[in-house]
Amino acid sequence: MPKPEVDPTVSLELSVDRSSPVPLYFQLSQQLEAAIEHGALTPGSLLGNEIELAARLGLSRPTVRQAIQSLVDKGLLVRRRGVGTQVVHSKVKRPLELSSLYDDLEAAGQRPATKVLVNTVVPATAEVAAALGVAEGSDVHRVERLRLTHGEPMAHLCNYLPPGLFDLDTGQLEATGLYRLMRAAGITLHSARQSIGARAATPHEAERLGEDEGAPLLTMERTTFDDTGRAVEFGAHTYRPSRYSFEFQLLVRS
Amino acid sequence: MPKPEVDPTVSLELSVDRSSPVPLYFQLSQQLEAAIEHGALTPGSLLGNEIELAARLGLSRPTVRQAIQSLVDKGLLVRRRGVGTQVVHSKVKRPLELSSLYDDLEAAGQRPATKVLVNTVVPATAEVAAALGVAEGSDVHRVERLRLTHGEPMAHLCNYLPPGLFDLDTGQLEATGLYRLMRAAGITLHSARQSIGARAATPHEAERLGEDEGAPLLTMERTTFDDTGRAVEFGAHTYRPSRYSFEFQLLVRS
DNA sequence: TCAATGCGTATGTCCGGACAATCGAACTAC
DNA sequence: GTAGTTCGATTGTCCGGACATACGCATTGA
Repeated sequence: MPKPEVDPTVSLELSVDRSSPVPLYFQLSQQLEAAIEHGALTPGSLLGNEIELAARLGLSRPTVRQAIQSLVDKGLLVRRRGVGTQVVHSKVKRPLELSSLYDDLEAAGQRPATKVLVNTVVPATAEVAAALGVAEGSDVHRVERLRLTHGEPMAHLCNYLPPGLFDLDTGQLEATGLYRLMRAAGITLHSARQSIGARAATPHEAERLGEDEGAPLLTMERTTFDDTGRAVEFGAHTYRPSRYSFEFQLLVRS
Repeated sequence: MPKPEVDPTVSLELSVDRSSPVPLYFQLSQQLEAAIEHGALTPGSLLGNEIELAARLGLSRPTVRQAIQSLVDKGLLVRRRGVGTQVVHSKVKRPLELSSLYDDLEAAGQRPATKVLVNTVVPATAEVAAALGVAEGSDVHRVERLRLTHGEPMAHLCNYLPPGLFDLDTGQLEATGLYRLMRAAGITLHSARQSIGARAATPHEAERLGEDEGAPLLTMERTTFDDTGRAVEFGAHTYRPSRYSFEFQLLVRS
């Protein structure tokens, strides 16, 4: 019977460029990640001990450890005391990034289209004010968009943004995603609080998305924060469940 | 006008116990986290430079850095070169753990009840076999449960487990959650691949959950892996959206 | 008055070493 | 043959130092 085999240590071509401004540990972690992605490092294979690896690359052990640790954090590797470091068996894709719908679709080769329905400034409702941390009734941007794939509506996106962050050009909003615009404006996204639920479509929503009244819709509310902790966006989205679902990888924090 | 203020450096009482088997960096990170949670470290306040902090605690700088880094990874702190380390403004709760429904509910003070509907061994369907990485038609455990809060059904949980992992006692399944049983059996959970969607309830599902036929349901499919990469569980769950939604915090990986 | 420059400060990266804790397997004793 | 023990291998933790890099602010110059 095929007993649970432990793949042998794999040695592959690794090298670092000390003249590069890219940190050495980062060069190494990228090469290792590429090797895993590419299949040179097969699931279950041992990585060889850190000390020898460091010696082979002309690096110190802390540097090698930093590279390996970053991949452990990503869920690609597992370390075991007394055993070694091995590649995780499962087909881990990505451990859930804060991704935009636009990027998701583009990565899936869907070439999404966007139609801006509303792009105005409105007084903040109590809910929006609480989410963005501004005074109730103060001005906030309101953007409503319809996201389409293959000419069919897929999601309705309603977003609120605090004023003065950057200018919301309708043309740019139709050409790319909101997150990409924010990043381009020098905003570094940090974290987001999300809530995913479901409910029946109202007549208005049904018509907007091309569904029947009462049809199930997937809903998502999200408040996004930048690296200073400011709320930079609050969104209430509805998705057609026949055309979209949330997929992601979770990691147990150890 | 109140310009964006930078809170002054806060110094607080920190100490480490060198005789404890708990790693020093972990002692420090826990104390810092407690101080943030407790409010002793207010959002925006600076943490003081690492070198002085290390000297004050009698630790080396790498150890202090390791403690701080773990909190940065959790999203509680932000480091800035030339500036310092400061507490994040936003009310970050927790960055999305791989949590069980049972634990979620218990944490919310709901005192969940579970009714085991099915607990048998069945041949694996193609879908289940693919998810668990076993041969199609081979034996797998099948557990169907109804989760109730306040006497009302809230979710229907259908799970498949590879054989021989641990024994599935119906009584224990009703007393606690599946994840807790797995952990108790010495299985260390590592990651999970999840998909969240929505659909209309079939007549059978509707009756089971006390909803109307065609009512929207929140669906979740999840394959969980242990630290060796083995799939240890595959589940297909349906939730009543009026009683449950998925809430979590995301972090941008930098 | 305003922009460019320089400096101090803090984190980012990297080194080389030391000892402890843990796992697995070979070995030994019963 | 089986159970307990020892031992090598490997990661975990920690130290002390060194230099690079980027940010904010004060100074300087136009």
